[in-house]
Amino acid sequence: MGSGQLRGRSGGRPTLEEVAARAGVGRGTVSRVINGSPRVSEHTRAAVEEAVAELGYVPNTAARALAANRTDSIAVVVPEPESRFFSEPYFSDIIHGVGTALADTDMQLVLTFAGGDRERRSLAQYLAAHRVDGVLLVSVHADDPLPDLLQQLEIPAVISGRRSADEPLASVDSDNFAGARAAVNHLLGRGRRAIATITGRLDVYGAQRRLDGYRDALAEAGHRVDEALIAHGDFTEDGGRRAMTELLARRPGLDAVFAGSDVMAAGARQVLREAGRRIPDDVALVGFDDSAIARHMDPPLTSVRQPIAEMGRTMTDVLLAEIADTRPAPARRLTRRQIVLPTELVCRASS
Amino acid sequence: MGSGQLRGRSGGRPTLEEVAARAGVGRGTVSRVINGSPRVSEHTRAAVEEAVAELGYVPNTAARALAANRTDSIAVVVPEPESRFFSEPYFSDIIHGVGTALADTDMQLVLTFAGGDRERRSLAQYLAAHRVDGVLLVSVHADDPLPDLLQQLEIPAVISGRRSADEPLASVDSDNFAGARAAVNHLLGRGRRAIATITGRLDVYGAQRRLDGYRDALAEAGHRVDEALIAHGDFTEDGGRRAMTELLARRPGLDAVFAGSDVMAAGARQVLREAGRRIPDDVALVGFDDSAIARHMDPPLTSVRQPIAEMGRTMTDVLLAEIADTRPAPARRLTRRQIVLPTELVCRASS
DNA sequence: GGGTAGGGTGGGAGCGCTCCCATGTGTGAT
DNA sequence: ATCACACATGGGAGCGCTCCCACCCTACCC
Repeated sequence: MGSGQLRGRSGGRPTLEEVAARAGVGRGTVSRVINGSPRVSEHTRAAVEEAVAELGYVPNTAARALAANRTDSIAVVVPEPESRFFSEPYFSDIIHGVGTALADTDMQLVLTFAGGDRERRSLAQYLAAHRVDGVLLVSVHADDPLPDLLQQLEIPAVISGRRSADEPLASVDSDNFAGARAAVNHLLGRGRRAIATITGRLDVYGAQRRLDGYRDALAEAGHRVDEALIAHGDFTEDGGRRAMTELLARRPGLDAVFAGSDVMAAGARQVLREAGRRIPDDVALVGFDDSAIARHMDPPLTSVRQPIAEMGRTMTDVLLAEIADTRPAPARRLTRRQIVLPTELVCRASS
Repeated sequence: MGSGQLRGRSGGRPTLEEVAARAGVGRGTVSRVINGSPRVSEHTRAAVEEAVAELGYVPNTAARALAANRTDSIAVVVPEPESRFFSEPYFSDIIHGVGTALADTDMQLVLTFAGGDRERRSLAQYLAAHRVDGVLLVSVHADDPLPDLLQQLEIPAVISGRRSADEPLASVDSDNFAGARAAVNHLLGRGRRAIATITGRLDVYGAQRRLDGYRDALAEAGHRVDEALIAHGDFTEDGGRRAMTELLARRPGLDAVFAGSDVMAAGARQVLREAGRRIPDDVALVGFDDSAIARHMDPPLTSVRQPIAEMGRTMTDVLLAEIADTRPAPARRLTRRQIVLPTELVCRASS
């Protein structure tokens, strides 16, 4: 009786109500079973689960989101400046890690882009509408307004790579400092003495830390740091070429280069080769990221590996914990909010 | 009066109702303005827009999704078999293209993974719940049940790379056949005569088409196709190595290799080098994809470029059109459902 | 002048779910 | 036997929006 109005616009899919009718229980009880509440008798639970199976019931997420005021999804914000980000494996690896961590939950991953002005504006709208429960910020610049917006909106967020030493947001970073130190120590160990470096954009904290590590390793070994051996790139291949050209002009006698990324190392290699320097005989070369480029370069490039997929996974875990904290819960703050993952030097023929 | 109950659980954000009150109009009118309906007078529209601006109103998507039975988001399904997919630039480029196409709309992009069994099951649930308005299927194998599931659920879907010559689903593919022909013709033009090929997994239609193109070009040039010059890889570097080893054993006199992907070409190059063959002097090498690897290989690899980002963009456009078709609309089927985009040979030092 | 379109508008009736309070129903303590 | 309390359960009251029907008013026509 009265089943005429039960089938609504949802395309004929069964509703909670119908499951309840079939199982001979009330709506509330079905809801409890669906959400795994312990306050349901074993017997009733079985009956409901059977009805769910028979009807092929799948909860309507929109209705749930509306009633419970949560979305069960998180966003990954992709900065995408000049699509540089996409050309690097960084992106896919992070996403891969995030996907792995999310596989254990029923959270969904929404990809949002914050490239141009228009995209940033619509992203702000999107966040203001609270269309996601949390946000993963990848590769954010020091002066990006997004983190502040998120804090203001009280949306849980985790950032990859801190913006400064005292990052207020929860963050997951790799140990850029130690990685750079390892690279330089490795070069020193091979008897290199005039070790140059090509930095990334220094408004990226990680790039700064790699430079710090470079300096620290030299200082520790009792070397004076020659500022003319430091050139600034911007993470691009072309930037690597320009920086290498500068370095060669300033210090023709250099015998090693530590580049702040593999891509820049690739650019440097071209310039070195054109200048007739053999690698590693005349100049040893070390990169950072251990990307596919490093393995396929000629000669294969020694590089500092970052556990990027693991960073994605860890970021997600931290974010999920933050989201759980937001909701009424007994214990709080079980996760560290600042995590630094180790890097590792992968030695190949270029050094 | 009665404003006590107006602010609900939504975190204090203004609702349609409040905008209506402020603008001195009814709910329906605000809804019309928000959704750009033409049946609103200019004067009223202005008043509503002012109220929206003053209150900083942003529609609640969950409520809209529930009432209108649509989600304003599409899913990209990532097969992710042994994470091979992620190691290739294919993934990022497709996503990039999709993002570009979506930037003009207010649709969101949800990334879903269909790697393991468990993921596939939860994906099926996800789709059954109609949590997205449409689906982009990337790199699907011939026997994947997903496309059928989607048709059964009547969810609009577009596939990248057909599964067979008569793909029932809407699809966007690159011209693998012509690309392979161009590669082989190029090698023939350089005077190569014993041209081998390393195929990808032949249950991927594109791989089959590349092999077809190889055969066709040779036949057209009046060459008999020597089956011993055909070896099968699986798109991996290791597969490329194994296939190259086989080829060298069977036909030591070969003077060119057309590999079905850059990654396999990289594997082949290693084997060739270990066997003492110089590239391109002894053996010319051509790959497929024109990925970053191709540019950085030594020597730089000649490769067939696919417009991958454009494929992503086109797929999205087709999908959006399909979704629009689903909804009550005047004209139907304005877009072609089977699109093939041209490939292009990029010549470098390896041939 | 009355009749009739039709554009513009208000608001009721849901969409399918969660939250929470009220109502049983059984158990153990008194 | 009586009371209390915990546990299990049903269902009302929303969540904020869209859809759609009814209504009003202003032309415009005969």
